Amino acid sequence: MVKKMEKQHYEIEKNDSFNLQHIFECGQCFRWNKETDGSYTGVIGNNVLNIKVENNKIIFNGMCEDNLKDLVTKYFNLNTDYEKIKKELSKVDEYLRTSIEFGKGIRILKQDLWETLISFIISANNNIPRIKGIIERLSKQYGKRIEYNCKNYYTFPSIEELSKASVEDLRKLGLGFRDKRIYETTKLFLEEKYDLKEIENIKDTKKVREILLELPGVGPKVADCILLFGLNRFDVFPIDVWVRRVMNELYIKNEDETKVKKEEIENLAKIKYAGLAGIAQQYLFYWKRETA
DNA sequence: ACCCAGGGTCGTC
DNA sequence: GACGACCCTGGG
Repeated sequence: MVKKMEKQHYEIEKNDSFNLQHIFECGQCFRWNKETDGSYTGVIGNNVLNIKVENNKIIFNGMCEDNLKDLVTKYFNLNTDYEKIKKELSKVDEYLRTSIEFGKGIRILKQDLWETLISFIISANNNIPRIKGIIERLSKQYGKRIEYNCKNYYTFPSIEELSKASVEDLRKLGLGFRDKRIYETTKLFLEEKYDLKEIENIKDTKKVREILLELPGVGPKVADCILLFGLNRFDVFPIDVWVRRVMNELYIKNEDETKVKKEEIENLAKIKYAGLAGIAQQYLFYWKRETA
């Protein structure tokens, strides 16, 4: 068990830029599960949270080590004005207006850098249900247990905790060919060849990206996801099969989407969405995937 | 049963 | 710079 834990409660007013399904099922996170009552339960750091929307309230309950208000304010970026962002992005074109209308309650989370790094290495050539399963098994095996409402939850394993896993252990948990990548990257951080705090403190997004790309299992797409979801660099534009598809269909119209150059999509995103490209990406990704 | 694709990366040419 | 291989699993 972790240090002193207590039940906490916090509420805020409901608003149009906060929808649990939009936030948790737009592909940015893998540790939230929908309950039968429509609420979501998940783990943030050493805290277990349940979140529900009732009447005019967004209600946070949890077994927490950190102050719940501070925790959710940071994690959900509650001080970021999404009404303003959506208004800005709506000016771009009809397509973006449609995707924003579809996923108007999306917010980009500020997730833990280590968890985001490992989770998105796992995401390579993988599908979301399986990614969630792998992370769940990793946490159960190597994370810390937290009991909440008579159920067990497990924190995402720290560097030290994850370093206990051998390549074979990871393979047994279903990591597939990503086993070695996770093992090697974990070792680099354990041996302090890289430092999370140091990376967090680098202002220049390009510089951070270069460092991330040195890590086993981190290519351009994974690096951009880490920059967006772990470091909230909203100007990066992760390009996966779905985003490639939607950008090709909307703007480029190449007969074979796989032939479209990444650079062309990147430039297009930069021109059209500028500093909000990453947020635009989430609206487009969620819209395309859910209506496919 | 079989095939395909999935929030790609890596090694090789 | 392009191309195939790669673990595994849910859905067609």
